[in-house]
Amino acid sequence: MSWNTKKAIEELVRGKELTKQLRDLLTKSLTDDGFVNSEDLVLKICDTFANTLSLLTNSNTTTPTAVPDYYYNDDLNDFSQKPTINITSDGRKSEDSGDSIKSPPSTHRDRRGSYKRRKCVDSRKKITSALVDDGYAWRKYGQKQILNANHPRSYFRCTHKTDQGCQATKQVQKLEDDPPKYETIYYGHHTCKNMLKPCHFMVDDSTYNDSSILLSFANNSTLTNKQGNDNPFFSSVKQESKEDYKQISEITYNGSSSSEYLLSPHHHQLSTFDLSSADMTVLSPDHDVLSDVVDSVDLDDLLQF
DNA sequence: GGGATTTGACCAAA
DNA sequence: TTTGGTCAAATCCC
Repeated sequence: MSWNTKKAIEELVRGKELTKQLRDLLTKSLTDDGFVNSEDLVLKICDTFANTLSLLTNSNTTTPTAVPDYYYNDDLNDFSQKPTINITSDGRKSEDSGDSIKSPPSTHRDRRGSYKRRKCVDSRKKITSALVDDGYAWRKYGQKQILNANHPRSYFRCTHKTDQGCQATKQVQKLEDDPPKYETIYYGHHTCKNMLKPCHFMVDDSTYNDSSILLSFANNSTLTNKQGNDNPFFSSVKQESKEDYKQISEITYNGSSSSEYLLSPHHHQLSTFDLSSADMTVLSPDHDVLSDVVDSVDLDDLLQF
């Protein structure tokens, strides 16, 4: 068993425990403290699954030092004090190591990092007819004319790469002029606090009410609402036919196609993201809450699970 | 002045 | 050797 596989298992175990804690939180009467804790737990859970995906997609990496210890530290309460993340999807030397904070003068070109070409890593491809704001702050770090391409490819990284060590990147390339067609490929996962955006609806004071939101991973693990009852809405919406959903975009996830579905306007209670290996279902009987979700959550954010 | 963008150079995979 | 991905100085913009 490779080192990454072992660590992936550790991450999954940790995610399981955190999910249990979140479940317990949601089944209790929430206090103000409860909101803070649940938000923290959601952040940890998102982080855990993102880490696991990174580890599994780099299972051939055998360099233990590629992942800092804090990833496996139970005390993750203060994300602002995390050191910059050195986990890399392509094995490239991190630019955020301590000695690279002060950039060497241009005359010391031998001290530049090694720029390994991206191999098979966690990626999601989107084809859109326009450049759309995906809700994250990106910083352009390069542009390149690609062979047999009519337009240059632009390279973006998360704005929070330096301050939070977020390793998410994306490439945008215009494929056609008329009609305009853009291909966006996302690499890695956001570990910055921006990733709270899609999850925030679950714990936000203004939207959290008795109508709990259910998260369903795969088929048989569901959360109950905070009264401890199985939500009858869940069973009812599970019977909705796929024809009621509006497919909003075609996504390629690590090379295999999967579809995302949103409910048609008269069924705002359900949003299902059907991935290749597991279903993630976000449920809410609260129309307004999920409307906010649909409006504010970028699909790619949810794919981070 | 600080953050974002541009662009040529650098580097390694193919 | 070619090509794609990234770096980092120069430049732009608010």
